[in-house]
Amino acid sequence: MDDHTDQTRKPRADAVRNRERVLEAAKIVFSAGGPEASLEAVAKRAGVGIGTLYRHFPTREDLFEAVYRREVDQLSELAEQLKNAKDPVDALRRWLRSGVEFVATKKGMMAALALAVQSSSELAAFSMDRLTKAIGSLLDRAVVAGEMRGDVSPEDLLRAFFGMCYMHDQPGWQASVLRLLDVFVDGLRMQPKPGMRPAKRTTPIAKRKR
Amino acid sequence: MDDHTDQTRKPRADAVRNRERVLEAAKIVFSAGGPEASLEAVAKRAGVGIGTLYRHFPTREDLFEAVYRREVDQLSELAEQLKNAKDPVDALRRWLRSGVEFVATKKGMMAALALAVQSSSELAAFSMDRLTKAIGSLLDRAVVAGEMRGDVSPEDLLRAFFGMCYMHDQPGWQASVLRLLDVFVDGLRMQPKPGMRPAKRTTPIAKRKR
Amino acid sequence: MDDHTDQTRKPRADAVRNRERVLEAAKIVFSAGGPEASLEAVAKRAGVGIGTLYRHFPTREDLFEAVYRREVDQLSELAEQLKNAKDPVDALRRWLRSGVEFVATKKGMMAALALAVQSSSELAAFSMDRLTKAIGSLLDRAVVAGEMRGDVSPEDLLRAFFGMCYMHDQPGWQASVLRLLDVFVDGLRMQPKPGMRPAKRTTPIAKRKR
Amino acid sequence: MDDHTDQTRKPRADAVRNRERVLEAAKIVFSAGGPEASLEAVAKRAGVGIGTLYRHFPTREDLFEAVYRREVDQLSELAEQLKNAKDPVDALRRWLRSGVEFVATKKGMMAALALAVQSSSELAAFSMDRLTKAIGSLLDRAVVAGEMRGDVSPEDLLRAFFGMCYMHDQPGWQASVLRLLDVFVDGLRMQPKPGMRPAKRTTPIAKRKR
DNA sequence: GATGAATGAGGATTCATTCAT
DNA sequence: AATGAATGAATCCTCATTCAT
Repeated sequence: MDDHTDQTRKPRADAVRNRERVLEAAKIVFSAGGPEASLEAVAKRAGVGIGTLYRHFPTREDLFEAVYRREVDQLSELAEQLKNAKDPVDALRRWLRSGVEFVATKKGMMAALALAVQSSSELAAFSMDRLTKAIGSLLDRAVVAGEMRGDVSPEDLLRAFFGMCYMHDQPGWQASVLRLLDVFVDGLRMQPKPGMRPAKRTTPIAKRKR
Repeated sequence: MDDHTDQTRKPRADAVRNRERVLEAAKIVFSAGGPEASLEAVAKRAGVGIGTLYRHFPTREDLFEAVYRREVDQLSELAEQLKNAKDPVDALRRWLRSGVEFVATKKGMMAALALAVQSSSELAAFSMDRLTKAIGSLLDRAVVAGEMRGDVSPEDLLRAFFGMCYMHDQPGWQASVLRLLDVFVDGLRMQPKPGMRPAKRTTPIAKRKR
Repeated sequence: MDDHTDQTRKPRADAVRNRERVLEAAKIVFSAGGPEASLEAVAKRAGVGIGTLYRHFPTREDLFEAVYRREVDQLSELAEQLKNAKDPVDALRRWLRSGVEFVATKKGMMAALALAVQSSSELAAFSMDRLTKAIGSLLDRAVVAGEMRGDVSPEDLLRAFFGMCYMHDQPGWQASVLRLLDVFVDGLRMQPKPGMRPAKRTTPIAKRKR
Repeated sequence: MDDHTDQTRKPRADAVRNRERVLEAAKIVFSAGGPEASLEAVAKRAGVGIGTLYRHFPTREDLFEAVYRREVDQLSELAEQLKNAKDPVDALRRWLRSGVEFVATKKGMMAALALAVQSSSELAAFSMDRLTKAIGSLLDRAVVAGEMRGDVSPEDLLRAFFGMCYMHDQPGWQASVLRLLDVFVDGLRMQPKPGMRPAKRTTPIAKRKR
């Protein structure tokens, strides 16, 4: 009504900087202290006042989500790069393995991600969507090529992956997870098995949704 | 010392009852609110004073552990009953499936358990030991029978199982986990696969320990 | 009304023993933790139930007083023994020095005593009375013999003594207090001093009370 | 760093006011209830939220120390003013008497101070240092002038003073302490006494330290 | 916009005291 | 008489959140 005729003014330089600082600090603090960590601690580490933190992220969820998205982004981009690999099964395997490494370098962030997935459905929706698309394209290629059973959705796959990584605190978890992923990918490979119902695609690719 | 001939007096009836009540309440409250839930809430639900709760379980960990053990016990006993099944692979599959159901009825308890496993090493040691033995005997039978690859330890298996179940909040998780377990058990089955290193037992059963 | 025709039955043997135990424990616990120490801790150290403690000493004051009296008793008896010494000034000096040693071996009890003196007037009355009489007889002899100024009451003297001992925690307190007592006794000795009002007895011995 | 040129922003007016209020309230509450008094009570009397109290004084010790220092400061300044008096013995006597009045107006604070001196060594160090210097300069002048014995350190003197004041609750304590101080200062005065070792300075002033 | 002070609800924990066994 | 379980009031302390500057 006054002089704010346009919705989005050019944001002040320090505002942008502060936002960035808070995000960076939040990642570290959440990683160390879990998603219940004190927001005051985040502000302190970011070198801004608590009020500033609240201005940028009015709720804890808001902050959490912002941090979360960055992590998800990186995992998604990983998939993009593998999309063009020759062997689709191998591409999938490599994505999963890279994911393990990713988690290994992020440590505590994993718990935060996992909890986030559980709690905020909006947040879960976004991330699941993003990651689902990423992994889905890898998975589909393998299924279409007849190399993998089709009754496992990208969501399933993500769940399995996150789950296995969840125990990342115990010594030797990384080797363990790599072993487990091997087993899992083996299980996914299309093959005749004596005494087992043929792994027919129960949910046709075309019908899968969201 | 004269009149204290026995170390442990017969515990008072109400004490026993209260202890039981608190445990029951704790299971429910922790299931709903996670492991950070208010102890006051536990006491209230148990219908005892907060002081009584503290008398029986001086620290949150003590209470937690007590609740936890019961859950682990039930899972272990499940394995005992399956030990004598004919088909070892099937027995394992059934234990895993029963486990899913078990988790399904416990809801939030899972998160609590998972967190507990991460933090308290003593607790983790106990439960891992207990469950490892339970699942290990099932696993070994299958490996010895030549039906499963031997490079996956009981610990790995537990990790995978817990991990998959960890995402138990999302809609449809149960079906998803059952699918994933199928895939997983398939991956475990001994079979020749084209282009894959034969799944030789890398760690002989006899050598596996702890 | 029934078979309790006499007021004081012979107390049960274990009751006596327990009472004694509690007193002993209380002395230790109060010494260490001050007069606010937990009664439960006292009971535990005494090896009796908290209920037993309460039966013998219904209030904290009751227990405190009982402990306190024993200490006071010992200090009083010390004075008795010095009553017959030749040199009255020396006798007083020796009582004070012995008192220092007494405090030195009791450590934290001193704080308890001091606090007790401040708070409970009944308790203070008893102990002041007892100690006042003890030290008073020593003091009076010196005054009557014309060796000490008469304007300092036994109460004053006690106050000074307790006060000086109060700082018993600091390193070297004992030597310090002995020095101070020397100075004090010197100040008490009757002597002409230039520029000072002659130390006439302001409160005649006969008139002093309580 | 650009806009944070000065380390310490001008403190907010209300913050200063609140801090002051809390200190004032603490002095009163500690005086009445001793050093264990409820912090909540302090906050209530100060008319601020408990959180505010904690912001200014994160621990009970912090608050205690702040209150404590003010008291010590006043006593020290008292000594400063007496430094230039003609008669050094009289100056000392006057400081001690003023000290009594000071304590008289503070009531229970004394107990708090005394307890504080015992416990926190840092606090004790500061106050002892401050007061020792104050009283030491008075004492030294008298010793140098040959009017007082030199074997009593400022620390001793403080101990005696505090100690005597410690019993400040009993009726008539003030008159009593004044009498005792008289006796004490008399004892300190250099004079030949029959049958006593001459009060030679055992620890030369120059050698005394800390 | 940034800051950090103020607030108070919430939850942990301890003990004095009572009472059932 | 002795015991120790039960109780809850009292207090500590931490944050999330709001607001004055």
